[in-house]
Amino acid sequence: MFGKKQSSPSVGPLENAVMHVLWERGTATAEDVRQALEKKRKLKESTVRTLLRRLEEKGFLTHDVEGRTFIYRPLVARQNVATQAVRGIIDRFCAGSVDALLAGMVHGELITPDKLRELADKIAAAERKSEKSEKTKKTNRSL
Amino acid sequence: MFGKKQSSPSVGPLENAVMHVLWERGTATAEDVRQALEKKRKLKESTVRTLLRRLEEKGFLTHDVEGRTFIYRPLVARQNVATQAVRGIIDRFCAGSVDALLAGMVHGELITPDKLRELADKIAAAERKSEKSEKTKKTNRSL
DNA sequence: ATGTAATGTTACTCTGTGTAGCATTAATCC
DNA sequence: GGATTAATGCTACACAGAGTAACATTACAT
Repeated sequence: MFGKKQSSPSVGPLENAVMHVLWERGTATAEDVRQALEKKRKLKESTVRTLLRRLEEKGFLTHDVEGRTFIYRPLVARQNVATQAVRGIIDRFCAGSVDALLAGMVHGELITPDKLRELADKIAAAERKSEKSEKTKKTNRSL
Repeated sequence: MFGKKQSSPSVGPLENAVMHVLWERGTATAEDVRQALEKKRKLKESTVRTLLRRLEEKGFLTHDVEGRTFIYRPLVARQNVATQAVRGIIDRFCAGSVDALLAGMVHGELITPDKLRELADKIAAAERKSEKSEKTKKTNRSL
């Protein structure tokens, strides 16, 4: 009853960068990732593979085997990760109130009320549209 | 040029719990905090004091000296911390796009578009109202 | 002066993240 | 087929941050 250990196996900054690459390209080999990250950080290939393995253990990505090569692929959408993280924030800081968070975001000038409303409309429309396709098929797109 | 180290000196779960106490009561001594946390975790007073000190170092709280006793007090509002955290999320996962985050939140059912719109209105009203008082006085209320 | 209640100082453990080497296996090229 | 090469498997280490706390010191009260 005590250990509520659901603390979202968080990704570190570098791991996050790896996910970024995967999210951008859809799929990639370890080498691909290493090269993509090269501008920012020089990493050995083994390092990259370690990162990929850990992310896989954490459930953020998976891989298919193409011949003798691992093709990595994200398992979760950026937005899911982001949303999950936000959920944590809401629990931790806002006593579970999304309202409070949003209010804080406006106050902190992350977004204006106008933009908020505008987005609400846009999103509502988008959601309504995707509802139709979602009804027929449990799509995994938007990954 | 490399170490972009702005990664918001994060508070751990326990540290967060301490902040919670402070946020609830406004002010508290180390003992107060220890007692408040006692139901959840048995901590020695020195432990609590370490937490408080670290949080102070990180800039999340401060203290006044009342006689020989430290009276701790939060320096940042919950919402500020939450907002800061959200900002980090947006940068990390949503490529800086608040839009994407909100969309994700709706998709992840953290909030409905309707509620979003409703909140937008409520917040807009609230902000408009506080604007007046804010114009005259740089208030630090809402801490 | 002395006890007591506060703070100051210091340290140890654990886990997560970044970093990488060495070992092994399997495909490929003469 | 045997050597070269290119992939993965396994293991390790350093460092930082969070949690935990003991021991030392100071100063107020009587």
